[in-house]
Amino acid sequence: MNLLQQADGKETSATRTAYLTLRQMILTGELAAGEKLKIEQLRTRLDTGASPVREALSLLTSDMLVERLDQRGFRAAPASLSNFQEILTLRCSLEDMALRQSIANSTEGWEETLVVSHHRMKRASEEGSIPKFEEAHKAFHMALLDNAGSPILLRYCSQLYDLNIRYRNLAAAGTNYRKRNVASEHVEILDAAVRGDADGASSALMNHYRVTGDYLAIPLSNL
Amino acid sequence: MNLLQQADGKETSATRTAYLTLRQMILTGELAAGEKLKIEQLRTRLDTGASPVREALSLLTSDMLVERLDQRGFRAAPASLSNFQEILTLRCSLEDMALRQSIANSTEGWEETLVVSHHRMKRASEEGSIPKFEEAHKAFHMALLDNAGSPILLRYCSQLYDLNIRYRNLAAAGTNYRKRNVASEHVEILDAAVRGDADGASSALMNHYRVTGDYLAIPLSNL
DNA sequence: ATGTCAATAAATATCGATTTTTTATATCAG
DNA sequence: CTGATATAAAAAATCGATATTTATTGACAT
Repeated sequence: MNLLQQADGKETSATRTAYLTLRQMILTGELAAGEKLKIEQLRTRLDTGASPVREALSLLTSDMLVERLDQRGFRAAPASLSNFQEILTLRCSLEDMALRQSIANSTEGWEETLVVSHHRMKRASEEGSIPKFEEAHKAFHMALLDNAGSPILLRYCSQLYDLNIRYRNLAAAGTNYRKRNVASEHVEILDAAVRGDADGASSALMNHYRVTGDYLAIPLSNL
Repeated sequence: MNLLQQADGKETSATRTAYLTLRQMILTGELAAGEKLKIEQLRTRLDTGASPVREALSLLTSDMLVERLDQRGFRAAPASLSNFQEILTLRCSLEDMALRQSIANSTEGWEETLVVSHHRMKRASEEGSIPKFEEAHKAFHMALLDNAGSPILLRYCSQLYDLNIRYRNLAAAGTNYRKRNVASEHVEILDAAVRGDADGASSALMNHYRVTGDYLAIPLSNL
């Protein structure tokens, strides 16, 4: 009945907004690793109530981005070189597993999905929009794994992907990381996957991560 | 000022209590799979406020025991045969990985920890206290994996362990599950691990799960 | 100086009430 | 009857205030 309500444009809850914002702030390092997250402080910073903030922080616990200390609030997950290395190693193991399963279940439909998500990523890259590219990049990687038909495994891979991105952001702050031609690595993975070559796809993917890991290990060594 | 408060003996927050209680209720099936979890209802049932309940539910999301539907509350995670099978498969893969790594890192201290936790489990079994045994059983399994030095992997294994227990409870309700002599299987795993025999330990562990899985697959087939 | 302990300040956890959203119910036109 | 739409009931989300707990400070005795 109220015609004006059209104008609001918000379709989401305060908690969800807080969740997404805080998540981004942690992933980008705007909230430093290990930093204490005080409710009141965040409440004013996000211009919202204490309840949504609390709930958002509780939710972020699932993603291993926030830790909850029983009677003394929350803090951003700490960062360490060993944690980073664990993430890298686990990612390789789990993604190898998922990728091979995906390829084993390969269908025409999946191949097409892959090609499309790769195309979108390439386009986003050409457009030059970093956030668009980041989103498409994750979508491409998840599409590679999605066909394994294992939602929990996919969830774990997604978590580890995000944790890894966080370290890239914490370490990078402008490394020549992007110089390297990741594009050709992606093509290699895509081609092998579409070809149904599990070993080739996996080793290309592992290489992709190993190289990235090496790039980051140096700037992270002071953690 | 109220001297009676001495009598409570509780040292923990309302949220933590709610978390533990709800967790148990879901694991045991007292809260059915897929069931809608209404705040008000749980609030009275647990005799606590709405805030702790909400926060506990948010926290349970991490364990994949509760799902959050954006503007329409929470529900207990649904159960399905395919979900159960995924858990079983993943558990095998991840625990195999962790166990081998644990053995690779083997030290005298770890071996002793293993022997002790196995002993505690055996004792609890003899005492006949089911909850004690369950706790010790999980502790033993986690001790096997702990030496891998990979906290995230351990976390995943712990999660999957609990999810598996849940299915056992959902399905069992008095199967002859316990009839089988799991004790000898445990000894086999322990001996191989202490011996440093990775293949032997892993195959004993995998067998342990496979057999358990078979026991459960039948009663679960109606999900 | 050093460590303990009380007093104070800060922050978290929790409650009770209000607002918003969703779900169920009933009404009416086609 | 059917299906759309308004109405009422229920539930979730959120707010503001209070109670608890933890962290900080400073006095005091060793």
